[in-house]
Amino acid sequence: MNAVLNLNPADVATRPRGRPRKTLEEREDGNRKSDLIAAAAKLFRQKGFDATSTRDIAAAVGMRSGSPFYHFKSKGDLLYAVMAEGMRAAIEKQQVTLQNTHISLSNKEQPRQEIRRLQHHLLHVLILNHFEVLLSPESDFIPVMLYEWRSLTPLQQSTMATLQREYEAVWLPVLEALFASGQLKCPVKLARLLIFGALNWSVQWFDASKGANLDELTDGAMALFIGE
Amino acid sequence: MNAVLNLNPADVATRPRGRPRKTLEEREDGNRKSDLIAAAAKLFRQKGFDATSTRDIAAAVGMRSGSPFYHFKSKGDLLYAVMAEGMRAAIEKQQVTLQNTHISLSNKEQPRQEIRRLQHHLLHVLILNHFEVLLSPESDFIPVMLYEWRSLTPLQQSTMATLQREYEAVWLPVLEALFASGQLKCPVKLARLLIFGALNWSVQWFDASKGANLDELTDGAMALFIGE
DNA sequence: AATTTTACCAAGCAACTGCTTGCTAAAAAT
DNA sequence: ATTTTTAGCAAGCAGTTGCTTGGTAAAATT
Repeated sequence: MNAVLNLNPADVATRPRGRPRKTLEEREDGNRKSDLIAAAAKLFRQKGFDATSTRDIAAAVGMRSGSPFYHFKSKGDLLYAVMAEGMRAAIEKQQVTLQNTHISLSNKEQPRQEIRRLQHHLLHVLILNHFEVLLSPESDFIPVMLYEWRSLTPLQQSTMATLQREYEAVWLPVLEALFASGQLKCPVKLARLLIFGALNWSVQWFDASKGANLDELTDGAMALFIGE
Repeated sequence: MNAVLNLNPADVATRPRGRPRKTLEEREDGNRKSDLIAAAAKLFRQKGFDATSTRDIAAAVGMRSGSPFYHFKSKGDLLYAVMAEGMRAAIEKQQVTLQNTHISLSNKEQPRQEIRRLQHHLLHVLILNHFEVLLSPESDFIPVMLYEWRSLTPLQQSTMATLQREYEAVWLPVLEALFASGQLKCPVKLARLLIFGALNWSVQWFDASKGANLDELTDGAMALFIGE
């Protein structure tokens, strides 16, 4: 089909028309794609996936309505990109945190009895890190993932489930050790679900602007789950 | 304005047109309104508020697209009705459960030392009841309330917040007593948030069809929060 | 210098959205 | 027997949606 049929003669005569095009420098080189992901994450979290239009997202990064589709083939793919990026960053952050922890602990040859304390400390580290992933003000990625699941295709869902299992894999041995040593009284499988529920729910009530303290939060959670 | 202008002559000539109207008996008297609420709750939970069209809801109860607006003045009001009905039922159920519990306990004059056990038992009862509210297969009302908050107007939100406080009011003295007696190690304000998070999150993973047992769930939660 | 690629824009289409209007058959009230 | 009320239906309007298409200036490549 011929697109010229869709243009009225006035428009054709006035070419070049519209706003001035930005140079590549103004477009801050190649990370327009991540700009879109960040803007989408923010809007998806604020208003939900379905209530956010692709026009909203385009406007947020200074594009016209059709342009995001140059970078992502559909709105759903953009949602998936938001979640995948969120999980990627979360897993990476957790690994870094955990590596630092292991180093600082293996330095001072723990005596056998101190293993209880070590597991306790490990859970503390994991929980604090998880709160940071959930509640640090710059990241809307994970909350979007937690609450917009159903808008993914089944295939995307199972990919995300794999990433989630990877993230949670680190927790299981810690919980098992705590259960074995009697510090954790709830069976591990159920404990995992309840604990993640308690932590994840914090995105509903936590108010970052009220300057609350993630360390206090973590201490409270530890006290609740394994009684200090 | 004259509506006849909108009808083409053929339609006018063929009147009465369309499907046969149902008699009132077929329409099962006056609870079409609750039919709409129930259907909306189911769809809102399945697909989310924004992804559910008023046409979907109408079709689910065998109406035409405009007819729900006879019963509710807007889609948002229907959402509010779903949530308000959910909270109403939840509060009522909690009161009934609690009344039965108090009666069965006051029968056998508890000695002073047994107050610990009483508080323990009360929390158990509250948690089990809350799981029933959340997970019983017929009720999609509460999950909708938990996840579709932001689609309410600010005024509707504050009304719902009042109802939620009413529901949670019963929990606070129990938690305070458990904290005072050292069974609960986490400060009450934070404990409330974390505990409700753990419980509410269950709507994400609980599979009613897999015949899981709410009593086991409750025992696990008790073990996690106050260590058996 | 000529070509190709990148990163958009302008315009618009078809489908769908919440909601309104004018009307009507059956039931209830008078 | 007449009027009023109830519970819808049929049609459609105005706005929004995701997405596509044809084109193009600037940058990169050849």
